Amino acid sequence: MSIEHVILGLLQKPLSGYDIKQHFDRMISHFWAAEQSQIYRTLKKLEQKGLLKSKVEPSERGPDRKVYSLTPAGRKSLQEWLRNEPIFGDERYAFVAQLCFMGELEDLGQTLSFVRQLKEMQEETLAELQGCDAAFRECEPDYPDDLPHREYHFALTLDMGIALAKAKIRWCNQVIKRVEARLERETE
Amino acid sequence: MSIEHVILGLLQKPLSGYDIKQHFDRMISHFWAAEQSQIYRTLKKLEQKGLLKSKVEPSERGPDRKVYSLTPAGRKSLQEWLRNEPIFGDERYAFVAQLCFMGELEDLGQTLSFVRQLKEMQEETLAELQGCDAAFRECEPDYPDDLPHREYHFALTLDMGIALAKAKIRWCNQVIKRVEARLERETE
DNA sequence: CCGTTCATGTAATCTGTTACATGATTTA
DNA sequence: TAAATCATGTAACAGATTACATGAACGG
Repeated sequence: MSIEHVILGLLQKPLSGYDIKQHFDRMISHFWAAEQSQIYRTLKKLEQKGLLKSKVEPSERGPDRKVYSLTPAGRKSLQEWLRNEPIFGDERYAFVAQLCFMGELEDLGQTLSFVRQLKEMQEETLAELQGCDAAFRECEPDYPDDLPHREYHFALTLDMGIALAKAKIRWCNQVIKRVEARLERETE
Repeated sequence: MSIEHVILGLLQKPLSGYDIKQHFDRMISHFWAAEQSQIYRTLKKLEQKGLLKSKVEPSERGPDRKVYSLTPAGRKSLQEWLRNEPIFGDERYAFVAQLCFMGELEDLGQTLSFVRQLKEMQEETLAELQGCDAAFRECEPDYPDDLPHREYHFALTLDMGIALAKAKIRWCNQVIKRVEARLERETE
C-alpha cells in the first residue's frame, strides 16, 4: 500500500494529479516511480476511502484542475504509516538479475560492455541528484542541518540517493577492472 | 517481464517450482523476491508460451515433483534479455519514502529510532550476504576470479549486494549522528 | 500549423501478495 | 503425535504498466 501513503505524503499542500506526477518525476524518482494513470486511479480510491477531498478549480493555462487535499483521516493514516517499522527487504534490481545470469552467454566482452553502460547510466543519475542537492544548497541558507523538518527529511533522502549512486559506480569500476583482467588472462 | 526471465535464468538445470522458490530465498533474495504462488503461475505461463517444458517425476521424499527445463525457445528468450541494455531506474525503496515524509511527525526522536532500527535490519542483511560469500570462498578454491562464468557472475552480484548494504549502513550512521546533534541543539 | 506543456482520465493487461486448500514424509 | 519440510496449486485482491482517448493554450 506504499503508493497510497507516498501520495498522502506529497499532499502536504493541495495538488492536482498532474502536479503529483511532476513531484514524482522531479523530486522522488530515486526512490519511487509512478505512472500518471496509477496516480489518478489511486487518488480516486483515496477519495472514496475518505482520506482525501477534491475540488475543481480553473487553471491559469489549460483545462480545469482537480485539486486534492488531505482530510483529517488522511493525515492520520499517513502518520500511522510513518510510525510503522521501516519497510525493508523487498527491493528489486533488474540489472543485477541480468548480470547474475549473464554467464549463460559465455561472452565476457558482453559483460564488460553491459557494466560500462550501467556505469554511465548511474553517473547520469548521480549528476541529477547532485544538481538537485546543489540547487537546494544555493537557495536554502540553512541547508542541510537547520532546514525545517520537512525539507530536512527530504535532504536526508537525497543524501541516500547520492550515497547509493556512488556505491553502485564504485562497484561498477571494480567489476570493470576485474573483468578486463580476466579477459586479458583468457586471451593470452 | 523480469520475473519470467529470472526464472528462465535459474533453470540452467531442471528444477521444480519448489526448488525455484528455494533458489529465490537462498541465493537471489538481495535483488529479487518472489512468492511461491507467483512462481507456479509464471511457470505455467512460460510452458504455455513454449519457453519451458515439464515432466512429472516421483520424489525421494514427499509427493511427485513437476520438473521444468528450458526449451530452445526459452534459452533464446533468456539470451535476448541478457543482451538488452541494463534495466535501470525503477528501483523502489519504501523505507526512504517513509523517512522522506517523516517531517510530518515533527518528532526527531521518532526519526532517530526509525533510522536505528533500519540500520539493524541492514546489518542483518549484510551478515547474511557475508556468510554466503564466506561459504562460497571456502568451498570454491578459484573464488572469486577464476570461477566458471556462471558462478563468477553470481559472485559479482553478491559483491554488489554487500557493497550496497555497506553503503546503506554508512548512510544510516551519518544520519544518526546528524539527527542526534540536531536533537541536542534543539533541546538546549 | 506543429510540437510541447497542461490537464483529465479509461481499459486491458501484467505483476505481485495474501489467504486458502491438500496431503505425504521426516524428525523430535 | 505434533511440528517441520516437501510438494502441489487456486482465488481474490492489490499494485503497476501500456495503450488509448480528448482537448485547450502557448511558443516558434
